Amino acid sequence: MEAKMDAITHSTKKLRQAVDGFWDTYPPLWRSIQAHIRSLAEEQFQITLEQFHLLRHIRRGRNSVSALAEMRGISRPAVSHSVDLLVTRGLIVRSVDPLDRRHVKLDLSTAGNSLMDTVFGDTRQWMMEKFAALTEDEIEALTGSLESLKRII
Amino acid sequence: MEAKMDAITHSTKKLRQAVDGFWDTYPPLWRSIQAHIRSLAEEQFQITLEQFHLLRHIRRGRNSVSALAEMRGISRPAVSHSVDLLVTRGLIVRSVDPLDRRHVKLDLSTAGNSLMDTVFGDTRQWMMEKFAALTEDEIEALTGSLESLKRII
DNA sequence: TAAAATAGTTATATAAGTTAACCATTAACA
DNA sequence: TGTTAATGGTTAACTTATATAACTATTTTA
Repeated sequence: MEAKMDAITHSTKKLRQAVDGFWDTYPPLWRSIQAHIRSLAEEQFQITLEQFHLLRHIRRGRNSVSALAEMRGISRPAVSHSVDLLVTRGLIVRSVDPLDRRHVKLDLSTAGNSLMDTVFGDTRQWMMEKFAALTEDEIEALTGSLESLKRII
Repeated sequence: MEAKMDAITHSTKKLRQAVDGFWDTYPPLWRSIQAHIRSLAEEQFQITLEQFHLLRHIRRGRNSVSALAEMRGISRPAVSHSVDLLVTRGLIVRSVDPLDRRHVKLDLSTAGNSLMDTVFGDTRQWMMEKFAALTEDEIEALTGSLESLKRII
């Protein structure tokens, strides 16, 4: 009983450590990545960070308003509105699904694809340079940890 | 020379793997955390996610408009405006620094502190339950990876 | 002591988000 | 089979979050 208490306490402590470590690390890291993308996207292509994320999801196959709303955790009207802007700018195209005419399929235009190639390619390079400051072992451990996290999302 | 080429290629591949793993894992994880906080903060306290993050930073000692703008990666007027809302709601208090009267110090009120205790405490618990699905080893590896990442931010 | 830098706010405008109400289409079923 | 329910999306009206530019007040510096 006492041993079990200890085990629980021990584990709880480590869990708490991991969670606190998460809060110390990821938000600032994520912010710096977002800042990089934002400046790139705004300066070179005059799109906002939110628009970039929508394009990113569309490119990954979330090709409906509902799917995007789900992915971004926002309402469908919000997505619909942003999609309007992106269509106006010629970055995505809407097309009604002939099999189910309620569906509106969203796809990147040529311009949208090339924008994403540029922004995402540049960002990946930038991140790789950052991560290159880690040792080989640390990089492997990181990849492993990301795999574990992915499992529990 | 050839050996070096190999080493670089090898390392690049692993770096790319880590970066791609990051994009597969971190944004959805972060979104689910944000969704948790958002529903908690909005339902129980009628504050937005952005307001929660400002309170979080104030609690961690970023107690000026400039420091908050820097931390959140947004403009000072944007922070100033949000601070207005939070002051109106009685969650934070402004006070002019007598030693440098340009400075306006921001502090959580009693209400603000207790809100943060509730929201952050609940979120930490929720995250610990999620992380508890990992093995002991995975948790340690995660904590280690977070430490490495923190170093390179 | 005049000019420059710093901290913050106000004004004005746009983007992004909400809920509620709506239209069009498809699915369910009595 | 014809009405009802569910789904996918948009529109309307509103709020919050953000930006830049211009401003006040204060402190630093040359």
